Parts: sequence; C-alpha cells; structure tokens
Amino acid sequence: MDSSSTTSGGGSARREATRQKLYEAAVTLIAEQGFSATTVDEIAERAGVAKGTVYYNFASKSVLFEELLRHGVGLLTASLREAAERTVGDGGSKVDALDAMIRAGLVFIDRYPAFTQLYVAELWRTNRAWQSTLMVVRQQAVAVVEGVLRDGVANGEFSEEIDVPLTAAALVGMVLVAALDWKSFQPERSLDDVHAALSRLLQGRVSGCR
Amino acid sequence: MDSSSTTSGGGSARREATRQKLYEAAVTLIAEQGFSATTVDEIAERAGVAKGTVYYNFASKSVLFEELLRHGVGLLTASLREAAERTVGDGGSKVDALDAMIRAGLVFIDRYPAFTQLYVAELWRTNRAWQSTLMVVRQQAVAVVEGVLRDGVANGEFSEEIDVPLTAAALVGMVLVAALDWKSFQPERSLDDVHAALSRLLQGRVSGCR
DNA sequence: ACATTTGAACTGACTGGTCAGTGCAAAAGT
DNA sequence: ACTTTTGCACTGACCAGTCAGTTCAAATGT
Repeated sequence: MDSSSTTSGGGSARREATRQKLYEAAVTLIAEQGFSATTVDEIAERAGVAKGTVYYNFASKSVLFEELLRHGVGLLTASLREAAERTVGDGGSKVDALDAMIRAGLVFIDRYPAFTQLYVAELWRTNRAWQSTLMVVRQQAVAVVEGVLRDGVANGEFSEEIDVPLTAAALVGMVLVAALDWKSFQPERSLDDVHAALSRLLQGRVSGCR
Repeated sequence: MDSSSTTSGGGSARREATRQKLYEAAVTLIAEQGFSATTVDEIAERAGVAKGTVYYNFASKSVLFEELLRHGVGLLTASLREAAERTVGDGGSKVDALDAMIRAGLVFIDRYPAFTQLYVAELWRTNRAWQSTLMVVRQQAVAVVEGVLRDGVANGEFSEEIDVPLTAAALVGMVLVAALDWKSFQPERSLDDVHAALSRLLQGRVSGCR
C-alpha cells in the first residue's frame, strides 16, 4: 500500500502525477477555446512541463483528449450511479431517486465545470474521431435515468404515457443547461437554490397541480 | 419590394446571393467541425466559389463567422417573438403560451439544426471574440420565457415559489437538448412526438399529479 | 560508505506541413 | 463602364509531432 512503490498498472507515481497535471491543463484550455484552437505548446506550458513530455505520455493530441474524456466520464457515471443506488431501489419513491440524481449532476458540474462545458460543446459534433467515446458516455448517463423512469412506470408511480428515452434526454438536458447557465451567468446562486428550482420543475409544481 | 432591384444597404442581388451561399456552406462545416478546424478553402469549395471571393465579401474568416451568427440570430429571435405573440397575451393560459414556445423552438431547430448545434457549442465558451453576440441572443430568448412565467405567477396560474430566471433557463435547456438529441440520435421521430413528450414534462404529468 | 550503471522520465530545438490572408490580371456578369 | 468573380501563385506565421541529448533516483557493484 506504499504509494511511492512501484504499484500495479504500469504507471509510476511520477508519471501519473504528470498525466494528471496535463489533464487539468488540457481540460480548462479546451473548454475555453475548443480542441482545435488549443495548441499542445499551451497545454504543456500551463501544465509546467516540456512539450516532449506530452508526447512521452500520450500518443497524440487527440489521444490525450480522448483519454481525458474517458477519465472525466468515469467520474460522472460513478457519481450518477452512486446517487441512484443511495436512494434505495425499491423502498423509496422514484421521484426521490430522480431528485437525487439531479443533485448529483449539479454537484458534479459544480466540481468540474470545465469538463462539462467541453463535453456539451463537443457532444453534437459529427465527423470527429472521438464521437463514439462521447456517445458511449451519453448513453451511460441517459441509461441510468431511463432505468429509474422505467422502474417508476412499472411501479405505477409515473404515467404509462411517458416516452422514456425522450423524457430522459430532456431531463439530462434540463440539468445540464440550467447548471451551465448557473455557473456562467448567475454564479452567486447556491447549489441548493438551483436544486430547489429544478426539483420544483420536475415535480410539476410549476404548472401542474394546485 | 422588388427583390432583384438595388435594395438599401449597398449589396447588389448577386453579391447577396454569394454571401448567402457562403453562410450556408460555413454554418454546416463549422457545426460539424468547429470554427478553428474549418478552413476557408473548404468553405469556398462547398459554396462553389473561389477563395478570393470569400475575401472580397468578408474582411476575414472571423468576420464571416460573426456576420453568420448575427444572421442566424435574427431568424431565431423573430421566430420566438412571433410565437409569443401568436398565443394572445391575456386571453389564453400561460401554460399554453409556454407550450407554443416549446413548439416554436422545436420548429426552429428542425429547420436550422446546424445553426443550433453551432450555437450551443459556442455559447458557454469564454475568451472568444463573439461571446457578447451570443449572450445577447441567449438573453433575448430567455427573457421571453421569463416574461410568460412572471405573467403566470401574477396570474395565479403558477406557484409564487418558482425561481423565474432559473426556471426559464432550465426550460430553454430542456428544449434545446431534447431537440438536439432528437436530431442526432432519434431522427426518425416526428416533431409532434417530441413536442408531446416535452409538453407532458412541462405540465407535470410525469410525476406530479396522480 | 562510495562509485558506477541503468533506464524511465523529461527536455526543447528542429522539421515538414498546413493554412489564413494577399496580389493581380483576366473573365464574366449587369 | 462598373462591379463582382475567378484562378492561382505566393508569403509568413503557426503548429503537431520528432529526436538526440539530459536528468535523476534507484539498483547494483566494490
């Protein structure tokens, strides 16, 4: 368990540290400027590392980006899945599960705003090498929501009329855009504020029931 | 009103036609690849025009893009405003007004998917020259929704607890993301399908009332 | 204790290609 | 007559990716 010893997985501690620095530098720069407008020199400089080091650690600029995507996506899905499971599957209501996932999404975006920004900017592009990586991620995230919705329908808790895939996508979008807007245009709001507003929208207390 | 006559603004009909061709070529290419990854040669080729013509009509690649943005944005705001006005202000319920705006949004995205894609990809970027242009558009769109929400609250139709700016942003995001998802991942669905699903979500018939 | 070797990690100057933007004479359109 | 477009050669900046050489910590030798 000694963290400085040669651990399994082939990556030395030093190497892992530089990769991490490169991820952090790349994610903010690409979120700000986009992939093509960001140069490898910039990434290296911001990471405090020589350009050659980038290529020692990653086969190419695209590969760096793809691994960065996978890295961030792992964090997101883990976070979502954990939230769905925390609100115990069969005991609690499914609305509560959705609500918990909304909060998990907000917490994630709060912690990794640059990654989210970058993700949204690249998701709907076509003809890009890493398209499939992005789709996989999207599918994982949406699938968790879809699962909860389906359970709720089977449950009788949700109407049978709802279109599960479309509704799941809309919910994800709602959280995504509301959160990006929050971070960009009203950063002073608290997470609880934003969560409360979305929660109310979800539960139809805006217009549905009186 | 003769469209072929020398209209105001100094642009001849021929010139206007090439500018239009360049807009159309640029919008799809930039939506697919992003601004930096799209070359002027590509744009010229797709528009069926010589490279020199691009520079005869626009001062630079960035200027072309900025004017393209302004052009598309004009279409969007006109479309939204028209939708808001069509559902007469005081007579109908505000939910209906929201519903009509959702449909207007979907129709717009259906007609100009590339522009929407490009818009979303660029909106949350920082440190870009055309940021302010994009923000203005966002503000206009969200403001229309906010107005309807506020009217509904004054009306008694919506709960007084709702957070107007946040809810407006969330609604816009819901439509935006659901529509982009529709176009990218389930293009066979009809507009009515998508509209119905979003409508149901809006009216809280997913989870709210039993 | 100290010297020597090893090799993974890192460096930064350099290369080859790409691309925004220019210049201009001839052609086409109105 | 004039505006607009064409075609194409050219420049200069910029940038992804390479590679010969350096650093340093741990392993090995004495």
